[in-house]
Amino acid sequence: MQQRGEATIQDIADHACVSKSTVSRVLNNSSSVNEDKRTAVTEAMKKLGFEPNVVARSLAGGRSMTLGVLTQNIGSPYYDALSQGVIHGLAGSGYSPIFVDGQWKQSTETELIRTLIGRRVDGLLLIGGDVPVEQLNELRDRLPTIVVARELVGWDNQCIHVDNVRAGYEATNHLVNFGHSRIALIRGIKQHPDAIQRFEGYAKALSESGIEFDPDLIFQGDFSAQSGVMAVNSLISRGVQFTAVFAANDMVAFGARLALHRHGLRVPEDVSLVGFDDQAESAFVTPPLTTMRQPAVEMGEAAASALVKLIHGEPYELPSLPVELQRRESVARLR
Amino acid sequence: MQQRGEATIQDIADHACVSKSTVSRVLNNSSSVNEDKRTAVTEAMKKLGFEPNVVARSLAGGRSMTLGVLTQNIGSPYYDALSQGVIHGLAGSGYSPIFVDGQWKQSTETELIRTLIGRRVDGLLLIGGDVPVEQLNELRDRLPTIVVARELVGWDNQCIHVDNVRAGYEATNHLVNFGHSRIALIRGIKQHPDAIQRFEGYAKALSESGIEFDPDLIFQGDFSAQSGVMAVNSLISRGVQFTAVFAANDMVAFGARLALHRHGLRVPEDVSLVGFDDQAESAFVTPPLTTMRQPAVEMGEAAASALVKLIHGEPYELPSLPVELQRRESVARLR
DNA sequence: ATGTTCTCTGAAACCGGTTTCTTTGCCCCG
DNA sequence: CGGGGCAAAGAAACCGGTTTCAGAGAACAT
Repeated sequence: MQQRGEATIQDIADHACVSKSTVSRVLNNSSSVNEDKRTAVTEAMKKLGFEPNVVARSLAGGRSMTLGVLTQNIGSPYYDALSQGVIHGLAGSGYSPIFVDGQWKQSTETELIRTLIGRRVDGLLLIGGDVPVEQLNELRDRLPTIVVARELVGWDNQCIHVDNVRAGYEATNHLVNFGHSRIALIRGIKQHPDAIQRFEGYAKALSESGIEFDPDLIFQGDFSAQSGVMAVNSLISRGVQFTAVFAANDMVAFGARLALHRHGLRVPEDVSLVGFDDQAESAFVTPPLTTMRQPAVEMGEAAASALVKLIHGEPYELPSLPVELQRRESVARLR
Repeated sequence: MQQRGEATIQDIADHACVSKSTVSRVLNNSSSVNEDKRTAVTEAMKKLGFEPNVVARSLAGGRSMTLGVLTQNIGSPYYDALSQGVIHGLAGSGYSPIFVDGQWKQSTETELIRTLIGRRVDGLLLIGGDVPVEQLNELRDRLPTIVVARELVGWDNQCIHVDNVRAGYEATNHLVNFGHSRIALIRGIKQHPDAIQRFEGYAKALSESGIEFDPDLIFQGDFSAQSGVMAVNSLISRGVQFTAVFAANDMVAFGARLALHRHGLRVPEDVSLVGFDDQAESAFVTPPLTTMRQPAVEMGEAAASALVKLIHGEPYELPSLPVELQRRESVARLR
């Protein structure tokens, strides 16, 4: 532990009888230094418990060793998993992330990006969000930027996301393969691209199977558990027939499952249920939830380490991560 | 959006035909400046899209407007809720948190604290953790520090935590009041103070009610859902009789509930279950989980805003937040 | 009219590093 | 033995702000 009034590079220099420059050189291994001076400096550093001042370093060196991470909803399982991935992907890299919460409000996001720039972050990781592409295009020219969980045309190599229409398609197909045709869909936030794409996948699967699309089966939710219960309540009170539910995410599925339970409907015997995300709890609810597993942690990790490489000008590759059906026990074959 | 090669204070000065000093003065409102110069500067700033360089500011001003937050397990509902609170508590304060993940490893924690100091954070928020008090005492003299979710003697005003023995006591009592006497306890990580204290509360409640303590009912878990299922499996395979389970946290409770289900035991008809934390999912599982609600978000918020005040030398008060029994449907009266 | 105080402002030092520029001293080669 | 080349290290400039210090006027008191 160090105190305020830390040792500075000058103190080390004095102690080791060399100049600041030399200390800086051994610190960064930037050019050759005689062995004896090097050890003298190293010893002095050890002795004084020297910890370089990152702030000064940032100012002088032009890099802050700080990355801005704009996320959308800290506290929700999905974004938290992504953030966790980012932190792990950054561990040991020397970079520290600064998280800010955009809350899907474009004006907030823009403002936060500005303050991140004011902090002279060396790179930007944008998770989801609503910032218009043109703005991002500008941004990208100035600052290494990687966008996560959002599809952006022309950003192929700086954008990592998942195929949501395909995922929606597969989830729906799974249900169809089990004999279901009356599949209720609880949508996520209306304008949310993920929600829209999953819906597309749903519609596509239905039409490919020759099942007629029925708007009565669609409920507009908001990714919350509460919207899951409302959806089921609405479905039932409206007398809509359904044998399966495809929920916008696992939280919604939990809500739906509870509402079903309240109405005396069993999962999966009476109604099958599939979620989206595969959050940690989903494997342990009763019955364990069949869901589309999103590799959120992996995505965060991949994005973070890619960003570091992008900053360093090293080549990198963004893996294309699959959304995979995680079969558990909330789906049953329709009798 | 700004570009690299941002406008600097000097650019503004040139533009407004004043000196750097004056610009700095209007920026900080630090001393009186003539109205005309002030507007000239303001206009120049607007025109050039000036965003002060926080890094330079930090170096010169000695404050980095950055707070170090040492948490223990990013990705777990409890710590995430605390972090969320911290972020909200800091919103608009001008301070940005830097989160690091100590993972309950003391050596890691110490190292991370060092790097935070290297970043010249203006204050430290330690959430849980294992760093020995003596080290913290030293730390506190150098840096405004607040400890969250950990009880520390002599830290009364810089330490916000919850009464875990009382919470354990109340949870157990709730079960006892419902007629239970064979109450299994699934403990958290062995050395974890929270786990120890909750256990104390459990033991106290039992002894006060004249119920004999039975070590067979205790299972050593680790706060994971998996440990919940292992606990129940172990209990049942060992033929231990029990009518209620008190789980270390909600995740553990979910695991336990699943295992119970696998064994054909109903909750709450056959076995009552109480959890701890009240994470978001708990209200929506079936049956909704009775649990001890920890005000994690509130704690994070309170700690964050207290830290800011502490840094500014303003008076503040750390609220004492209660852990409250959240009655739902996983507990039934023993017939 | 002169001295004093106060307000406003610019110059310059400073924060703690990095980096460029120079200088010094050594080695090698013709 | 003298000159070219190179490695090592110090001096100084710089990053973009804040803050101290000092000076210029203006207002005020005597």
